[in-house]
Order: sequence, then structure tokens, then C-alpha cells
Amino acid sequence: MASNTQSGHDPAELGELERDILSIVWRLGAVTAEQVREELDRPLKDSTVRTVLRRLEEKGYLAHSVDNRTFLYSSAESRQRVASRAVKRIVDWFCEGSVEELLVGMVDSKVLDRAELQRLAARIAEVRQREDRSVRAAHSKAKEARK
Amino acid sequence: MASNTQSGHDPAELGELERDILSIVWRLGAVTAEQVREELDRPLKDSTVRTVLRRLEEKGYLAHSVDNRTFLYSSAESRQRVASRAVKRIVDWFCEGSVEELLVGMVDSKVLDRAELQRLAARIAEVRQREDRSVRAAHSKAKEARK
DNA sequence: CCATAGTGTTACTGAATGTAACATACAAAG
DNA sequence: CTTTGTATGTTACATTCAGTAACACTATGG
Repeated sequence: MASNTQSGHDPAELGELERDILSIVWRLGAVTAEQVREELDRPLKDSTVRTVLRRLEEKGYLAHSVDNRTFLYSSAESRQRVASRAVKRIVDWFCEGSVEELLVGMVDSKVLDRAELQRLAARIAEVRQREDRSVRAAHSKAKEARK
Repeated sequence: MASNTQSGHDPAELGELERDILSIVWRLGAVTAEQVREELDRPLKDSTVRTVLRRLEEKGYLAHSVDNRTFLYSSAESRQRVASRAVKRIVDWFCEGSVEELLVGMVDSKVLDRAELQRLAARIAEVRQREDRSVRAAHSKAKEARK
């Protein structure tokens, strides 16, 4: 059943270099292959970096624009979004879709400590507020349209 | 930096067959290779199944005991624990360790809907309670073995 | 002693990733 | 117009991992 929100690609799991490069793009915003290369800890040839950038674009993680003959790569998906999808996959594989069970497990196995849990609870409350607002907004907007 | 909580194996990401088999073991509790094979949808040779079972054991996900010449496999780690570690990896890769950001992202990208969020909040409160209790218990019980 | 039921060993294949050389194109300098 | 320096396009090879399985080995009941 799955049914993703949009594109139909299954990220599987990115390799280490791919993740590093993705992180750099997320951090710097819009970068050239050269910039990425400099940012990396490992000394890689530029063709290597460009190959990975291209692959990341093929996979839908990046997009590029051309700035005066030079490619400027930027992310096509936010970190949160990518992370969320990855987590969702995990929840589906291992937890039969129950996010709560997952969270409980995370606390049990000390992946999440109490402090994080606390901040998390606060954050959830906050997001709930925001959600409420947008729900209400959509509501009144719909009413408006109906008129 | 980094530093894992305990054992030093990096789960990377299990393959599909591995996940299926792991799920079967989690579901059935203790199984023989033959049972696993029957449980699978795909028709695989038993040597295939046994190979995967062995690999899962090597990776630390399963353990086996010998029951009268036959191997009985059972899980060495709970689903929640495995899922938690997987999620932690993702959080580390993509969210710089911020679980809250991840959750926020999950709500934003509709991976988590409001109902789930609500149940989640309740569950977190519950876990918090339990944590409090065990913290108190551990406290009075002296601080010998830390595991 | 032999067949049967298990396990141990080894191997091949295909896909994904890391890594990079080499070929091309084109704008600016001369 | 030719040279040259950037930047991109193409292609390839090595490695690793997961899927898949054949074949060898061993002990046990009849």
C-alpha cells in the first residue's frame, strides 16, 4: 500500500560519500563541485565529486542550475524530509508502522535520553499548535471559497 | 566524536530477504531454518535460508541454540532496539543528532499525522513516568554495575 | 552399514558505490 | 583564428554486499 506523497523512488540507503556530500549541500545551500570538493575531508578528484553529485541528482536529492557555465547544485529535498522518509521506511520494516512503539523502544535502549524526551514533548506540543492553526486556516479558507 | 552506545557493529542496512527473515523470527519466537523457509513467500532453497540466518547471526541480530541436532534461531535483539539504532543512525547522518528536528520534519512531511502525534505525546508522557520510576529505583539500589 | 536429516563450506551473480581517467566543449586571451 | 584554461560528459574498473544455491560432511536411527 505504501503510497508515497510524490515521486516514486526508494532511497534504499545512501553511501557514505553520498551522505557526506548531501550534508555539505544542505549546509552550504548552493555549491559548485569544486566547493564541495574543498569541503570534504578526504582528498578526492573533482571527477569523483561530480560523479556523486550527478548521481545524487539522478536520485532526486539534488537539483542544479547553471550559473555562467558552472553547475550550482542545491538540495531538492530538505534534510527533514529525507530523514523522515528514511525513518518511515524503518518504522514500516521493523515496527509494523507504529511510531509510538519505536519511540518507546528508543527510550528503552537509551537512544533517546530523558532530556531529549522532554524537549521532544515540548516540541511536539509546539508543532501541534502550528498544526491546529493551519487546520483552522484551511477551514476558514474553505468556508470562504464556499461562499 | 561519534562513539556508539555499545557493541561495535554497524548495521548499515539489512537487505530485503534479511529483513523478511528477521521479521519472521521476531514473529514466531524460535524457529528452525525449515520453518522460516515455509513462512517465506518466495520459494527458496533451504541452503539459502540457512545462509541468511547464519549471516544474521554473524551480524548480531540472531542467536541460535541446538535442539537435538537442529538449530533453533531466535532474535538476539528486539525489534524496537534494532529499529531504534537504525533511527539513531539516520538522525546522526541527516539531522545532526536532533531528534526533535526529525519529528518536526516528520509532521511537516505528513509522515506523522496529527492522530499519531497525539498518541505519541501520550505515550511519551507514559514512558516519562516509567523512566522516573526506574530512575528512582536505580537510585536507591546503589550504583554498582552500569550497563 | 546406509539413508536421512542437519550443518558447514564455498561460490557465483548482480547491483550499488567509491573512485577516477579521458574526451569534449566553449569562452576568453592573444 | 588558434591556443588555453575551465567546466562538463562519458566510461570504466574495483569493491562490497546481498541473494541464491550447489555440494560436501556428519551423526543417528533402523
